[in-house]
Amino acid sequence: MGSPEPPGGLPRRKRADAVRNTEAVLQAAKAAFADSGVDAPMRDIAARAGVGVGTIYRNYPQRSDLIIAVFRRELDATAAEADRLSAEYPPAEAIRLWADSLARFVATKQGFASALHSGDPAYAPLPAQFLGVLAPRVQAILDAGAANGTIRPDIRAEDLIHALSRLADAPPVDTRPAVSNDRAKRMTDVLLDGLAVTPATT
Amino acid sequence: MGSPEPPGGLPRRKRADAVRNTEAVLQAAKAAFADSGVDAPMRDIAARAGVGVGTIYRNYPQRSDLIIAVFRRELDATAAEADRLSAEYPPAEAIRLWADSLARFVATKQGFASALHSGDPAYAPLPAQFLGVLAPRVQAILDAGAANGTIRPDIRAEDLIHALSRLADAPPVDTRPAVSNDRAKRMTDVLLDGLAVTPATT
DNA sequence: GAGCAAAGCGGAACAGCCTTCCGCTAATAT
DNA sequence: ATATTAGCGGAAGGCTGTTCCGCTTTGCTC
Repeated sequence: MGSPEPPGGLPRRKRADAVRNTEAVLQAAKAAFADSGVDAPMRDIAARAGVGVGTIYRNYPQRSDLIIAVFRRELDATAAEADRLSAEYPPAEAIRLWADSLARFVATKQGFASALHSGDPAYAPLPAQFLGVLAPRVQAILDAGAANGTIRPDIRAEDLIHALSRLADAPPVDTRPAVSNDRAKRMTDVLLDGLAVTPATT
Repeated sequence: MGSPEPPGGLPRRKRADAVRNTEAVLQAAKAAFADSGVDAPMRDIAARAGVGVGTIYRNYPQRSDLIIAVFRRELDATAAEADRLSAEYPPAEAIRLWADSLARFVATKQGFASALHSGDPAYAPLPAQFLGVLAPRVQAILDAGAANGTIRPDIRAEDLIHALSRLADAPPVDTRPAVSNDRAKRMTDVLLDGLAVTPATT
């Protein structure tokens, strides 16, 4: 959808190799961040993508630009997953399945936490984007469930997303992955059980 | 208190300049971390302390060792403050004053958050130390207040410390310092008000 | 298909950082 | 006063982020 040249006239369309490279860089960055955290050496990312470092820096002048681009891309994927699940499953089930997606996203985002908390103002808009992109989708599912009678109606999407994110984030007590993940999953299940029933307090 | 030579016999006492330097390095590191975050260049820290970088690395072979030492030192100071306040003020007041100390500690620790969340296993034991050092002191104040009738008895020190830390930590929505700090302080006050009364739910 | 303008590429080069290493200084013990 | 050695400082080596520019490849035109 959309013409290659928005308003003007004939500024040549983007070079095919440039498009390929942009994609390859994002893939490589994602993999490198997953392996070595957001501090992964630029040379590594460039090598994985099969390009020179100059190519990365032209598309992402600041290192934070690349990090943000990867973050946004996975965020959008998680949002799309919400739409997909919403279309294929009944609301209560969709929420449950989507909670898994979000947990994976948060887990992947592990390395990003240090960037987010780094105080660099470049990352300031990210938390708002996070909620801005996800909340409408999740709210749609919640509304459908409320109309359906399968989800209690007094929970806002923002609050649910916040809660799920905090639960999925590793609690700072036991760092053995198995234990943490288990606890996170257990607590998420409890929360979702609570979401299915009518408000408990009489 | 304590003899300079624990068991053996006569292994010479520690050189006076070494003692001075160790202290100077800790002070300098604290200042440098406050100014530039935990990634402050080693050379800067060494220059501030008036020593060579080699001196730092002998005492703290890993960078994380130095970071942890500074963290521990401020943690101990915060713990000592709890004891001091506990001795000088009635429990309810002591808790309120100490909450300020903790807030300052958490604010200072701002730069440490990225280290704590970095995934480096060197920092894994810190959260447990955090609670281990503070909880007994705070519990003592809570107990005194409970006996006193000025603090409700159904709150555990660990939970209170956790809550206060989370409240003092900047919420990820509005990054203007004035706003965040205000909200943190307001919510802390509310929490402490709630701590003073008897359990609300009948 | 051939020629041309320029978008885009790659990696050498520069600067800055962490960490190691070792000759030397100066504090302690006698 | 002298001997011993703990402890010091900073140069050197290796790794990283970022810039810059000559060269390649692409897309367009005829």
